[in-house]
Amino acid sequence: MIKKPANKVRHGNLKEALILAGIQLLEEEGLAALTLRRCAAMAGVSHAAPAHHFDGLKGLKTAIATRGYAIFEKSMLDGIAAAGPDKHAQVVGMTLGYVRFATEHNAMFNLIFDRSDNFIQTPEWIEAGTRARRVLNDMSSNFLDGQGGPSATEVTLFALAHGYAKLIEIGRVVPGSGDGRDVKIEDIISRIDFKIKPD
Amino acid sequence: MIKKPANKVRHGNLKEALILAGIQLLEEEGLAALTLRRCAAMAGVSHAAPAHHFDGLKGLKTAIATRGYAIFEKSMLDGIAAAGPDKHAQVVGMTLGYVRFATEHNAMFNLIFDRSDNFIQTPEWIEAGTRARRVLNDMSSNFLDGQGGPSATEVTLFALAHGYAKLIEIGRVVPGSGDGRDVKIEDIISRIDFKIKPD
DNA sequence: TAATGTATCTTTACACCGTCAAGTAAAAAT
DNA sequence: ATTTTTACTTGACGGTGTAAAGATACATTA
Repeated sequence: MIKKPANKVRHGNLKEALILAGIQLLEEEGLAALTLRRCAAMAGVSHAAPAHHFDGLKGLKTAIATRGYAIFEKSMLDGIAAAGPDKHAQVVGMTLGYVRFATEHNAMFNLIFDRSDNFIQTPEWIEAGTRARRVLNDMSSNFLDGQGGPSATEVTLFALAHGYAKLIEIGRVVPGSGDGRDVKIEDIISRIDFKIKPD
Repeated sequence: MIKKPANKVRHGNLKEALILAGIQLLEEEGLAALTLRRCAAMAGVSHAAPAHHFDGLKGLKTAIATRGYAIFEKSMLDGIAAAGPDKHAQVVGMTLGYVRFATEHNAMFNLIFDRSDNFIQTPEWIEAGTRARRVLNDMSSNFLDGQGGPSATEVTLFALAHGYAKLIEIGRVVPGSGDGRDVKIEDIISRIDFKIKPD
């Protein structure tokens, strides 16, 4: 977190400091702790300072969610990379990345998927979301369309990964528990008949 | 909504009135509008009155979520009933009920699936959640276990329905749009090979 | 019936929250 | 050197949940 140098009126990089403070609050105390005033305090400025850099709380949340999408995208890409060349393994790897993001950054996960009225549709926010979704889309394009067309393939993957992650969050699935709640995403994905496209 | 008779100190049924007010707020203005003070105002009592019937906002939310689970359960059961005797049709019907609940009662849907720290684990709350989940479990038991065992069948269904509902919420899926976002849940479910158990 | 006790609700107060308006001071532009 | 603009501070307002203390109606009991 970038704190304002003491006794200096000008911060230097307050916008970035507020975003980093917000991310830290998310990670350490959860979504409810993400407030304008606390971000300002962490950056060492007054409670009204953020207004000069963001369009209210909505604006700050938008900027933070934009960063969140990048983390989300990277998590999926890492999952794919770790899976090796096999396409089926890559699907599983991507969903593992999806789930890892949702569990290791659960507040961020809930932030970016909360569509009450939280975000300003800035170009950066739209771009970041599109890039993350493109990972899912690119992965889907490796497989033959099933019923419902190509879009249905992506939606199936998206829904499964998202739902599975949510089931972990609510405790319906507990990886490593060894009991009936220990359902692996590999076993879920394997129930979908992904047919690799011929070159 | 049950309002307090004017000039009477005793309300009569404040607890129920507060729950109904909360549900109305959810339906009409969304999750963020669900506050203790607004529920109290709608019931015609002072802002501190709810404290004598619920353990804070968390207690009120718990009571409301308990009602929500009943609506959720009924929505799935209605979907099954509308599908007729065929088991495969019933699976689709149940997911349609799941999705209908998530869309027609979106704020309630997000309330009951928000596990930040919102609920007190009262016996009623646990019971209502268990009953709703039993619908999913009973449906799954009609089919042969696939990879991952019987629990994986339920998790697959649960995750698909939940994820699909969320994709509608974020606009990735738009039923009836006629474009690439118009993905039907039937086409998603049909990608899972549900094998009906022999009698 | 009368006294006591308890449950229900009101009032007040406090610490947070987001937001707005006005003021200040440093930096940049002229 | 003067003006303007930018970046902040201070203070205020209405909203939130919650806690404490007071008032009143109802229930219990003597």
